[in-house]
Amino acid sequence: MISDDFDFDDFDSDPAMHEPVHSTPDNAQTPPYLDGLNAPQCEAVLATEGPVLVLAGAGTGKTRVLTTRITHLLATGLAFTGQILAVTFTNKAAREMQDRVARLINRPVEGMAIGTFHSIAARMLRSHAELAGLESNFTILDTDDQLRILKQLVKAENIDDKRWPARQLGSLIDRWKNKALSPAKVPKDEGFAYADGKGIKLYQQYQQHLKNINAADFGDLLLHMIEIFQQHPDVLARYHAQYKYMLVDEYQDTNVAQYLWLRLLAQAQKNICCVGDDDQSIYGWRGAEVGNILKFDQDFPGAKVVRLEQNYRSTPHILGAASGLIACNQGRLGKTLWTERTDGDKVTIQGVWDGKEEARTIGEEIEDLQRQKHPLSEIAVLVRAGYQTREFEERFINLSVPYRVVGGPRFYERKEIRDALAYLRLITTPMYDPSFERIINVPKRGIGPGTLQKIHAHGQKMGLSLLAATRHMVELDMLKGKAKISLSKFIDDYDHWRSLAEHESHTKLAEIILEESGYVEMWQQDKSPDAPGRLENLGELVRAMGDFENLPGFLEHISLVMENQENTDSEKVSIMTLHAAKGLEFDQVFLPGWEEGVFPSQMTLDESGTRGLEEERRLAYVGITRAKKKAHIMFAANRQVFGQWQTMLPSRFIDELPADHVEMQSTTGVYGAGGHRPNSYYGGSSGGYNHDKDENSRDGWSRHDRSDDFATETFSPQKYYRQQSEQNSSYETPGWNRAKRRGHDLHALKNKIKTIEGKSSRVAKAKKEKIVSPFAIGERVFHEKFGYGVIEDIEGNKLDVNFENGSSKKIMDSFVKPASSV
DNA sequence: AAATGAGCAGTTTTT
DNA sequence: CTGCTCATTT
Repeated sequence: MISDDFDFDDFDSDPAMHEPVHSTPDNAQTPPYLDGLNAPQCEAVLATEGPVLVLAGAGTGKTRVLTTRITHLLATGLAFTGQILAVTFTNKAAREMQDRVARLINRPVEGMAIGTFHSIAARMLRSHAELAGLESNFTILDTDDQLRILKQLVKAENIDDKRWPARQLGSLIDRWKNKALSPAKVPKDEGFAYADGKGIKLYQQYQQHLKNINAADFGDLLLHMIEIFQQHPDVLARYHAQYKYMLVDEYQDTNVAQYLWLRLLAQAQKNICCVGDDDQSIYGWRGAEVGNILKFDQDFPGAKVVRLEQNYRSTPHILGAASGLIACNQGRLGKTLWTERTDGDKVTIQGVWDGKEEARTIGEEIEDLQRQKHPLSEIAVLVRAGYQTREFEERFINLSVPYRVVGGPRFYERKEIRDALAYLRLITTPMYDPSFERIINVPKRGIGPGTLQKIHAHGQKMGLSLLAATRHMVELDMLKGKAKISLSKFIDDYDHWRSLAEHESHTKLAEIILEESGYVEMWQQDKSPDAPGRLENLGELVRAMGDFENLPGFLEHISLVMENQENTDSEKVSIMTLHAAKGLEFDQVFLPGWEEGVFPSQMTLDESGTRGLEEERRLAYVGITRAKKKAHIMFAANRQVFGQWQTMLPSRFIDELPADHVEMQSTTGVYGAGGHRPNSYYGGSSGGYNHDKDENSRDGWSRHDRSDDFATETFSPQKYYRQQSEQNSSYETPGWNRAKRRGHDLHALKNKIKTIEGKSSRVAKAKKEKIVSPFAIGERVFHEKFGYGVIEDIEGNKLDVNFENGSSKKIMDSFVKPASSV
């Protein structure tokens, strides 16, 4: 990392250029990397010295500012690659930053600390592990193993784990770690939040246990480093000397521990540039402190604040709708997004009868877009919660609209991968008890809770790990029956694998272990539809291992960095949660489920009150601002939630959208009528929200309300239903009141749906009649979601399949393949 | 120790 | 309606 490591060819390397750069960006000698940046962006790039907060609204080019800033630091010689520390939250963001800097400087980025909080902290901790009572090859614990340990500790303390679930203790400890509270620092009274005051003691035991097995959980990576920095100024000083410039992405999502870690690192040079948007802080429930960004200038005195407000992503209506909505939040730093664009449609709001119709409507609109040759990769359906993806998946399968659900379980979180990794980890780290516990009876070896308890007890007594205790017990012949035989075989196998590890490659070793342990066979015997997929994943795991030098290297990667290899290349509609959508953008964004209780989520409201509501509103803001061309908001009058029909009220967020920027789309067939619900499900709940009352008291809209001007008339869902009911008096009973006595109107509803479906399937049939299916009646087929089944009937390219899981379904033939080919 | 059945709770989750 | 835990059976 010497200065000529950097390619200056693209820039005027004359030192004289530095001055003009700082004073007049528009000067003729402006370096090329500043081309196309607007004034505030330039300002953010050029303000290299001292603390800087860049308030970057959605779509205002914050990544561009970050990457250009790095380029600028390098180009001007203010820093070498090794002197820059750039922190992100996700590996994806880190990778993107790295790639874009590489493109700007025309060469690969080497030796720069670009990474997530956790990966950078982990690297630091490995260099100073002994100061935290660990060895440098410590294992990074994941939530699963964490829970396993906690359960054990809770049991050892004779705590009723029904009344006090280990899970709860886990989240309590997480919360403490997020606030950088080591056991000694936890306020005494907070310990009573678990098992009448045993919380702190268990936290202490947990930390001790982690040291014993040479492990650290995610929270520890930062917590240990903070303590090391505080207790060993010499260590901190070394980092001060190394990192002259720091950059932080998504600052609004930092928790207290991350904030302290950053502040410790930045306190000498003070050249820290944080980029974020308080309006997009949506991880409060995970410990993120919006306060960090709100009080930045107090924490970093003399901080320069730059606002990026010119939006390059969305149309004026989308921005107008989003801005109006977010303006309802208190305590914002405040930004006014604007755009040079003048084109675009209003944000549409559409009320539908129920979730089925919602999915159907979105499906139809997507088919329309598809016919207009609109790329499917530019379409997204964004939902509040994971379970909402199902209705869309089912609909899209039927329409044969290709889709992808983004953000499901991550690769390394899958059961089969975790199991395989546990076997491997036990080879590299024999004392790692969580892995032992995980796999000792997978596949079944006849080791039940009873035997495991004995092993635990013996290990406790002798101060041995579970594996060592087992070995000891086998050697001393302390076991009997099935347990004796299978445990002694397990130890023999284990020793065999350990010896293989000496000379075999790690991939070969993995194959042998998975085979000889009977693990692969276990899934081969399994006849559930996802078993073949799991075997595939195991193959993929072994393949991925090949990219690494050795087993420890691979295991480090997997616990910190490994993620789903998404095939973004394929033309598919994306379905994902609003959280997962942050940072992404699409031409067309569908936002279903805007109903009280769903969005904003009732649980958040009950748990976090106004603070929770504001975070939900930010989530809505994030959702709308994902759209480049068009945002479609939808709400249903009725929804089946946990198998029960529930009557729904449109989300208050719909009321909060400025009327100038939204358009109410009327549905074919009008459902519902202007019902006020004196005892609504949500209105009556504790800490709940009374929609009707608020409707009267809130003035959120009045700034738009001009009743003499129809064009700017406020949209009100209540009003909408009232109007609709006047036009359609045949729908005598308000939809929701009737549905409340659930079940009875289901008939009508089903008929209604049938008619619509009948209509659309006739259309579909007419279109597709000529297509001859490659399948035959009676043929056995395989479907990714439903498993194996036999074809009962064929209609064009639609198959009636009777699946072996008991269900019969109409399926497009493109979604199944012959069972013989699986 | 495994295989069944009743009972119950159920947002978001970058590391 | 699910999917998980717990208690009961074999």
